[in-house]
Amino acid sequence: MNIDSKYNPKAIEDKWYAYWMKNDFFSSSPDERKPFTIVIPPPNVTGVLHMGHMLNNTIQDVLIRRARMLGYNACWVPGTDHASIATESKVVNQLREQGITKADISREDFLEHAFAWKEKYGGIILEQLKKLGASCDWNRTRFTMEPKLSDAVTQSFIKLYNKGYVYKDWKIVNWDPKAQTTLSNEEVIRKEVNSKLYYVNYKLVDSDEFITIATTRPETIMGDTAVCVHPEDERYTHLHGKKVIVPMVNREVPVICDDYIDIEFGTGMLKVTPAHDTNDYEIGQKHNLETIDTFNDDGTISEAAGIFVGEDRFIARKKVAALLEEQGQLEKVEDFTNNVGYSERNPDTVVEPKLSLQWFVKMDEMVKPALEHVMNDDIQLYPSKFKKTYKHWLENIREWPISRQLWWGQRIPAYYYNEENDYVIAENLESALKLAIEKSGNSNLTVIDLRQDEDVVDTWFSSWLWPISVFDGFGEDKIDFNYYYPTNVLVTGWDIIFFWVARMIFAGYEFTPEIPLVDGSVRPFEKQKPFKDVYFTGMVRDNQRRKMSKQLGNSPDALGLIDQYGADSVRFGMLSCAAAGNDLLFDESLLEQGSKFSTKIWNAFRLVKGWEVDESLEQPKNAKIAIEWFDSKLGETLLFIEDNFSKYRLSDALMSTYKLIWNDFCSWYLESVKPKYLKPIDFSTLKTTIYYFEQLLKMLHPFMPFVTEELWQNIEDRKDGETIMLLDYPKAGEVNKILLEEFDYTTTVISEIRTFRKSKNIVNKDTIELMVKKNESLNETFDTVISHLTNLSSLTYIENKVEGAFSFVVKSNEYFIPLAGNIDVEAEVEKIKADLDYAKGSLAIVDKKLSNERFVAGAPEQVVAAEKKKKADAEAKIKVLKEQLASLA
RNA sequence: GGGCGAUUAGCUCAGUUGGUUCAGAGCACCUCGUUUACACCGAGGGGGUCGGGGGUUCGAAUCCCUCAUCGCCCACCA
Repeated sequence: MNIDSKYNPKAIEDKWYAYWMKNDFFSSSPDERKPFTIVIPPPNVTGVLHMGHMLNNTIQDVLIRRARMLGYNACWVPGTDHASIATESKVVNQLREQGITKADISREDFLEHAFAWKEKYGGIILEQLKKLGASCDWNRTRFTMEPKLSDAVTQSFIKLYNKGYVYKDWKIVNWDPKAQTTLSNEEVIRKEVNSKLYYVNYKLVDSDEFITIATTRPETIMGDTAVCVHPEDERYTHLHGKKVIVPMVNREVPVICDDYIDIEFGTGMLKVTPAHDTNDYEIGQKHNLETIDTFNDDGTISEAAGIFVGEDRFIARKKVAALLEEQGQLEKVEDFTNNVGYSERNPDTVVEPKLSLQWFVKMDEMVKPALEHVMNDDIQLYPSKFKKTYKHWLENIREWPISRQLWWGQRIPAYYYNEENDYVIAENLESALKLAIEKSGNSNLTVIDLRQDEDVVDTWFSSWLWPISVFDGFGEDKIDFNYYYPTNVLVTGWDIIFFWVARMIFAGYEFTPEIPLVDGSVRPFEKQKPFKDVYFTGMVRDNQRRKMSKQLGNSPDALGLIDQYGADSVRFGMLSCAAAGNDLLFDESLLEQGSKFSTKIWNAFRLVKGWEVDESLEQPKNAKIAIEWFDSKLGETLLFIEDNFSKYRLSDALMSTYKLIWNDFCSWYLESVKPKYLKPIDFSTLKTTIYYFEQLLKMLHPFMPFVTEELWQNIEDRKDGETIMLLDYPKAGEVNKILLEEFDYTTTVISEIRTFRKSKNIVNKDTIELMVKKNESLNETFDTVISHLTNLSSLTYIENKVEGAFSFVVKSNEYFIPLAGNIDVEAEVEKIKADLDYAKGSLAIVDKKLSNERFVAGAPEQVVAAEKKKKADAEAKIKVLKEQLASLA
């Protein structure tokens, strides 16, 4: 047997992935088994694998592989999201490099470019997931903008419109002047910035008096249509009913009163610009003010402003300030900190509140079941602290602006049929025409008269259907949908709880009640939800707790890591620092730990593989008892791991497996059964050891699929088409707790002997004698293990103390190792005294408790009994130690 | 401004209904060791008054109050 002592993942991982694919092990179709379903959070179609994806998909793969081994029909649906705004801006940038702007080309031409881009770069990320070992059913790969999924979007839009949930209205919306589209509140990132508060003087009409108003946005002055004070602000009572002159543009506007005003802020006066601020708009509505939109869509000053036309808003701000200063109307400028909204997709772009005609979805009804079924744990969030966040958001939800002024996405199915922009909502042109004729009464209408709305819907208005639409829930054939839906678990980052998770829950309760079950019966509540559990992963940060970002350059190259360490090690590293819901501090040293672990198992394999078997040999006692013990240890760990999985504590489950393999199996079990150098092993022990090895590989397989497949394939002869990934996951046998305790006792004895050997520089080659004065019961069967692991020449039981021997006490049993030379009496006395002090200390604590009447009366029986046992143990030990001291004196 | 959460060993974190097993794990660190699967290893070891203070209780890392520090989310104060 000549195997390299290091494990090399490179050569192995691609081989086994190809093998799994060739054998179609990942694919799933409905059958009589119970399904276990996960839909991937679809990454952006043009995205590339980053650390977050690796974490996320490793977790999903662990869950799906384990479910598959537990006998479920495991189905993990992959796919990509068209990511409307993100992809469109990438395409726009690409076109710009070719000297083309969106305005130069038609919608059709643009989409052609966009699809070409998608063909070229789309789905790269899915190939990268394969490197990670993801066992997705690739035959089911979906794309949010493919025809069927787009149909689902249209259908859902129509349903909501017919229900009165979707409507079109003028509102102040968040406007991204760079992408030139509306954004939802969730797409606006608020950041605290240092800005200035400008105090501007407004002259009163027919008076020389000036009033001073504080504003952070002087560039909107040209759109002012009123000045507002608090009705009870006595400073300004004299202004009621007066008019003031807007600086620079010299427009006369009224002074109005509204209790919205905060008297304390600034000068207690507000300039009202209804077109450019949500509150101002509301005040404007209330007081019938004129609305003057002084901005163009790209954030420059519009004709309506009269001055600084065409200037960028931030340049205009400076110029306005300068002009006011020049005109003596700038009282002062103060430093000021406020929150400014930035576009999530264009992080350098300040979002502009803008009055605009947009499509909205009413949320108040949809929220109800979604709130109820999360609060009562029909849908369980892990960790559960997100329930509160979720509740808070749902209770304060507002309408959802869904129209986007983009081309890449599903177009809004509204068709205008006259000059007044009256419209119908329909799934296609044909039915739109029918509806339009019906609605208008004009039978002369033709398709040429119909104009479809130019806007597309928010990306999330398609991805909220994902768990339904990937199984064609809106299609004709409901077999897959009814088999796989609801899915079992959603694994995603907590940052998209509102964008996506909550909205999928809305969609589940909104759209699936109308989809009957296979037998035609009505879908019950518990089958409406999109998933049973939601596992929120944390954000991946660097080891200084900073977010991974391109600017900082602290985001490692994901594929580079896989290349360098192997997918198994990367998976190990990601998982071992990933407690659910906690942000994780990524550290490359964890990947090294993963590599070391692979190598450790690899070497255990080399050991077992290298044993020569002698079938005539009887099984030695040390092996026999070690096997009995390991059986219980394995069972105990399996139960623990099962519990970990049930709570999505994957890093704990991995750590338990790690310790079981490294400490229990390698350090204790293998060392206990290992034959002496160059000696053969008996057949029974070898078989059992291989059996345990396989059990361990199976347990580890969901975490580290490649190395486990490689070793499983090689530990015994396998046929083509066999795989570890479809074997049954190990089941816990009976756990013998007493045996486990006895083994712990044994390891304590062994440690004592090892310490002794070390202190006396007695190498393991040289045998030593051990004598035991048994003062309380112990399992003597384990003596063979002690003897095997510490190389004893003899282990004998004695009645009396051995004079002049090295000694130690475990529980109250006394162990002696006779020495040829002199023992260091002083050192022995010191050691015993230390032990004695410790034992006396614990006795004192126990005594104090037991002498407390209220403790004895109040504590549960088993707690008192345990204390009594501790007392007896301590007393026994003290007695023994005292005797030892006496014998040394 | 509203809400949520955290503070346990050098680091990252467990610690479920207060009580055998409660002060733990992994890594890091220190000492010794290349002997026969593995130096990507083995054996052994040190290290925390559980953020501070108060309270409830026979008993508190755990429950309550309070203070401090830190983080996050939401929000239209110009």
